[in-house]
Amino acid sequence: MPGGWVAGNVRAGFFGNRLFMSVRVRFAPSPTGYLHIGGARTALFNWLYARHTGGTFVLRVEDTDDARNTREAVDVILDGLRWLGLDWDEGPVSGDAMQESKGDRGPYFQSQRGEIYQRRIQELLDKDLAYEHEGAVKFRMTREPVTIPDVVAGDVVRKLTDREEADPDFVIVRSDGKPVFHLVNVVDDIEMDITHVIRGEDHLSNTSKHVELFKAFGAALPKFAHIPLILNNDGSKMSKRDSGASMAAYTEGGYLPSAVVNYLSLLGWSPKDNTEMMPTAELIERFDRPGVQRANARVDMPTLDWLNFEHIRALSPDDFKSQALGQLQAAGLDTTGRDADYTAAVLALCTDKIKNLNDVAGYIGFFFRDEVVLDAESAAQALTPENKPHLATLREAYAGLATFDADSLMEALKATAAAREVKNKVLVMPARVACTGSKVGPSLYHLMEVLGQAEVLKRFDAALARM
RNA sequence: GACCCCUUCGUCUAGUGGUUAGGACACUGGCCUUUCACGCCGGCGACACGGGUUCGAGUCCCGUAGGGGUCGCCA
Repeated sequence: MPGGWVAGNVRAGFFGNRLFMSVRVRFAPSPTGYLHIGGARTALFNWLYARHTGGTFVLRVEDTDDARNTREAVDVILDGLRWLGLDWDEGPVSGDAMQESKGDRGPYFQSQRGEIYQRRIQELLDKDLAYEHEGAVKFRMTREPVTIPDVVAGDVVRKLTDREEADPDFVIVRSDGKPVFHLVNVVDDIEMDITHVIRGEDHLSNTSKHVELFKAFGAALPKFAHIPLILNNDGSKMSKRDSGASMAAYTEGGYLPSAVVNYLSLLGWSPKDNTEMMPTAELIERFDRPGVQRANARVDMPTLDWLNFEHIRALSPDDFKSQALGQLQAAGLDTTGRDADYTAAVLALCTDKIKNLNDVAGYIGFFFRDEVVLDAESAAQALTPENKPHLATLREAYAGLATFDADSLMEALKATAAAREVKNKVLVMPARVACTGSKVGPSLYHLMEVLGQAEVLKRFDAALARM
């Protein structure tokens, strides 16, 4: 039996011919115009759990606040989930609420579920569990402490706060007729047969309201799993503006989706055996409730950077190639005119060296430019008048080379340095800067081999001309 | 103000009464490399505090402090 959250699922009992009802989890974001990293992590945990158990992952859009809910805002969320690779089994196919969704428990936009809510509200009114008050509808909330069974936090006994003590009942329908979050959330979870509610701990306290609502509808409780929150690196709460709060920081930060998924999975969950780097398939295999943490976690970009490096180097040659080529094209560099061997040789030089996709163009861009773009500091240091005669001699030595491979290039450089009675370094740096424009880059001899004799001499000449 | 959750190196964490408290990232010393990295070998570095319980507590209990969350006709 996989999955610690499955055991003891009471809902299964309602379906006589089935021992267990399969897991149904959902991610229910409100379209605000951006995807918060905490929301992405909640989606990930739900998705991992669904995939781990062979269950169903539902995406439901909580767009009851039509003032700020737009198609574009929904698309931001859908795009973010798609980028991460979190596919949903039921839910919207686009940000358009009018378009037909996939799945048979729809609609999956709350803005389209008005009739369902009406029916449920009437049910509560009829049972006298709710009543009208100043145009709104309020729910008769219990005055007693409510026990919230949570598979992560244990049984949480939630007492009323002093304010709630004064007026325990809460609004479920506003005076403008719109049902509120607590109501629609519970109704949808019932209607969509959600078995496990996995969400951020910011919802824990309010779950007492939900528990009472489930009871009022005579529905069995889903398993609640409140997962810890993600905070800023300094421990303060994360808001929109904080760096790393938005998914955009990751999609545009040169990260591989699998690295971000891996990183997010480790924020609030642990495989318990010190494994850090895990492909998504392994995450699905291993993700389970017992590893879920109870304490909040903080974002830490260096760890993500390291995981990103590990995921990049784990890429197959073909996958690395398509990623690298994509980066070069995004940087405006034309790689289509080059022959395949040249490109392959270039990419071979940076395998295991690229830590961030955004570094690709800077690292090997010079292979695809006709004019070397000089880094000012590197040029000032290496392309000096004193180095000019050295580089000129090296140029002649290279011009006379019959075989232009890394070994020959190294030997020739050493011989030239010896003849001129200078250290190899004195020739290495000017040569490197002449060829690449920068002090750092791939192995000098190998890079020159790939560039080819004619191109190297051309670049030497260009450098010599400005020394 | 009330209520709820949390507390092991800087960060993510392992740890379920007896451990020299382990790992990863970060930082740092060295080796390798005539660039930058990688890699390898070291180092630094934690049980928030105070009481209990126990032969024995990071592990159990209580309190304090700190952090986070919630208490809305937002979600």
